[in-house]
Amino acid sequence: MNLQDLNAPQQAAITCIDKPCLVLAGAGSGKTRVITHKIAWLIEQAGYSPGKIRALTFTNKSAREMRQRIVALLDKKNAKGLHISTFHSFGLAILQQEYDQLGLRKSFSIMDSKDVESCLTELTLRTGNDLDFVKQSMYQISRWKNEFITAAQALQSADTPILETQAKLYEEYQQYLLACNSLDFDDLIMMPVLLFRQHAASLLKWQGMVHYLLVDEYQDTNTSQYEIIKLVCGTRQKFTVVGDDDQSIYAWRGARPENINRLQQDFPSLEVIKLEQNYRSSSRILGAANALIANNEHLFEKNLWSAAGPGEFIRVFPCKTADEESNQVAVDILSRSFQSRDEFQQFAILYRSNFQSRAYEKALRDHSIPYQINGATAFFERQEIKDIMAYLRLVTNPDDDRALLRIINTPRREIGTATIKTLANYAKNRHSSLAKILKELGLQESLSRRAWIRLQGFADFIDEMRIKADQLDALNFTKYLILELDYEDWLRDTCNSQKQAENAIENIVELTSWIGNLQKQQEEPSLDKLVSHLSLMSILENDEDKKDQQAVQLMTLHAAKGLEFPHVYLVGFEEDSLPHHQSQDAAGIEEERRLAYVGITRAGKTLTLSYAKTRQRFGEIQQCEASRFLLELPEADLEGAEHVTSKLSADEKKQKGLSHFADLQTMLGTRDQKADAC
DNA sequence: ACGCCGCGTATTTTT
DNA sequence: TACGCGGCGT
Repeated sequence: MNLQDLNAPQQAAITCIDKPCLVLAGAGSGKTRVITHKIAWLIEQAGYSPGKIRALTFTNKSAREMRQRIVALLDKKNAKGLHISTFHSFGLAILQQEYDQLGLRKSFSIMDSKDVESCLTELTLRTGNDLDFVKQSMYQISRWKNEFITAAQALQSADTPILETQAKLYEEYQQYLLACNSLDFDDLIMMPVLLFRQHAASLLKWQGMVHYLLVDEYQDTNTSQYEIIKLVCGTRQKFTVVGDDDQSIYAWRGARPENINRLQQDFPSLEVIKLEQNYRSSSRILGAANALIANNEHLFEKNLWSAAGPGEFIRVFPCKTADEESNQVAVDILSRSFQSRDEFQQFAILYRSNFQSRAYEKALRDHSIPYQINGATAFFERQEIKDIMAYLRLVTNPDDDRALLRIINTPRREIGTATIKTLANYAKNRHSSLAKILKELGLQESLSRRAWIRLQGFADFIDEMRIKADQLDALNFTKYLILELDYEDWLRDTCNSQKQAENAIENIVELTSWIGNLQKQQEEPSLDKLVSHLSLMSILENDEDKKDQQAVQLMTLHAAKGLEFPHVYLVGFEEDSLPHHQSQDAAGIEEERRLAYVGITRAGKTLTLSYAKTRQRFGEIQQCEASRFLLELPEADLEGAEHVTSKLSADEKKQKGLSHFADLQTMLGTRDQKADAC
């Protein structure tokens, strides 16, 4: 490995290993390169054993990509034992070893957001449950967990009646989770912190296992994640974090970009290195991005520059209707791909929210352009996948009531709501989970003969599956389970169309093949560990078959972070979409601006912004206007937006750009300050 | 216990 | 527009 093809700050970041290191990496400045080379450097030059290095990312995709790039740099055997995982998998790995310290039992389940929602709905059932309140509470509880605030602390600091109710719900919810031997996603981060604070021996053990820590997308860490980093690094202080506050787009889920500043306070010897040369975009695109983001407050001043030429103009497609917009984009992709002879996968269509993909799917299909959607209906939200996962969860974790309730009557066993209610009441009186009391005589007494017999059928089935699960490996067990359930036939019977049934069966096959893959990869492939691991994966995004195809990439702006494409179409560049109508306060607008910044900086050669003046929403036609962010881009670099920008004088433009802000005064204030600083 | 029909609400962004 | 849930009828 040599460092010659890296620039000076990149080299400095890689070779800085004696001090804690913060790398402020602007968009396209080669941050993944720095991390991968640094890992190689640690192993080959600094003598670190790969097994003692831990790199943390936020998504499975970036973890996988990082691994691939490191393997390409190193000898295969040198990369063996290297730990590259998401924060959540790291938390899971810790908890799978230390669960008993936290009152959990082996084979705990991981609940997804849907499970959490149904849990909370159930817990608030008595108090006249209002769906909106449940959603709010779910969000609030998640926030507390991200901020490392326990239920007791939440209750103590609650200063409104609503917060108090929510804090009580939080407490009830935690008890319920414990009873079900389950954790939610946020627990996977929070519980390890709790553990490390309470059990010094566990902390020492994990500090001994992680001698060097690297964190990607550091600006996205929340308080709990920051605590994990701080605790694991302990006194050794051997770590590198890489981030960019201008690309912080996860404040809504608790990300604290201020963690960048906190690092300097908590680790005074911190070495701060800035990467400011962009290798991705034409200078016109980069200039537009810089102009846009200059409207935000910054934690650190950066001066991102590109040595590339100006390149093409940034094009704007103003369209009359949404149909026209998607059509024009499709036609343009077609003609560009012919002209430039760039492959379809070099084109990306980026949008604010998932539902916007539909119009583009249709338009691309109409023009026979292959496409791939990243993050379509999540694999694990599909009914058939949830069903099988629920069986696997219940087999490995008898306390998992959510799983039992899901599959007790799927496929049909003629066990109805009345029976289930009796069962739930009985379990409640016995202080037990549902599955454990299925065979108790006391329960028999309160049920009809028919209901009891059906229930026993279910109980016997689960018992039998538990025995089989011990005898077979995970893959063969899953196959056996699906066969015994007659699940495929059931899908054919219950699906509305044959097409749907086939699709569902395909998904089931996909799931089993993933269990097979995972089984081969894992060192200790027990069923319960595979099931937990699987819950954290998003299978569609790892689909290899589709990767090879020459396909236009469709994804949300959030999903696009960390990626780059020669040709980017940023569509739906409209008020209420970007910025989203639910992010209208000052902080919200800044985050939306960063989102636009992320979108723009994905582009290498060409960037196209499009918007529609009318759009159907919920069946009704609505008027739309171009995004305020369009007015923040340098007019000289735009093409096609004349009727938006040139009709207005400079003053009017400024007015128009600002009129959206709720608090004009504040905004003008910050602008003036900025002008003074320059 | 189950299926059908009709009404009402949904659209941020993710592990 | 589309899907999900609740109510009602069998």
